[in-house]
Amino acid sequence: MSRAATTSDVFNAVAEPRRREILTVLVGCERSVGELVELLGLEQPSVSKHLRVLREVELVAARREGKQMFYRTNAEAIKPLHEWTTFFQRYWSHQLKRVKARAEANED
Amino acid sequence: MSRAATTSDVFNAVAEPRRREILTVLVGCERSVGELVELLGLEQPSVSKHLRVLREVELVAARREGKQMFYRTNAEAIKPLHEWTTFFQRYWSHQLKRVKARAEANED
DNA sequence: TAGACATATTCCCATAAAGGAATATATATT
DNA sequence: AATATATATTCCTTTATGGGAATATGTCTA
Repeated sequence: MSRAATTSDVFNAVAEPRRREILTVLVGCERSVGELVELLGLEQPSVSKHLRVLREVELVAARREGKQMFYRTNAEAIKPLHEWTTFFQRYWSHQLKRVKARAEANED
Repeated sequence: MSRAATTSDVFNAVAEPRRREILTVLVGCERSVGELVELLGLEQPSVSKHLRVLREVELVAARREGKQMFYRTNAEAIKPLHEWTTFFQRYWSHQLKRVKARAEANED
């Protein structure tokens, strides 16, 4: 089997650096595809393809205005990712003591 | 060109569900490869390969004890992911008003 | 209706992926 | 040294990927 499809879940969609860049640009700020092409310095088809992936997992939403399509980041969709990482939060840095205690508790 | 290698950055390494599962199991709780094989119901080579990927991006650390290798999650390495998602936090749900204001401010 | 413009899709290519099977390596035990 | 045990690696196959080039679709304007 090959890698899971980028369109199958948010983790996969976000694994691609360009797409992360797009999400960063589009958060709280709608942009047309053309604007993105300029901002990112990518080919237009490339941008459209990334947007498609992002749209399929609902990381962005689109709106048509005449000939143009305006995209914006749907921050909500990033929440699952955030929550997943938050689970690990208590295990890093400024809580070394707790981490240790927990680790020892788990090692039966 | 294809996607960036899973071994090149944390986002990619974490895109694979089994690897996320491994990280969850190994946080605050050291386990041998054999234990992981049992817990996850995967083939041993498969587990070893996933662990290799995780080790290359330092998401896990390893320790040898006799014939066995014990792995544990290095939560620190998840921080970048957490920070990236945190950037979007202010844009979701319970702060709709702020989001709107921000969006309007950005649309010159 | 025929462009012109903005965006989306398709086709092709080289590369990377994950699982399975087989095999290699490392360590302990006899 | 020979064997058993635990883990790692390699080879193979199928599938997904992302970029580039070309083309298709959709929408506006003359």
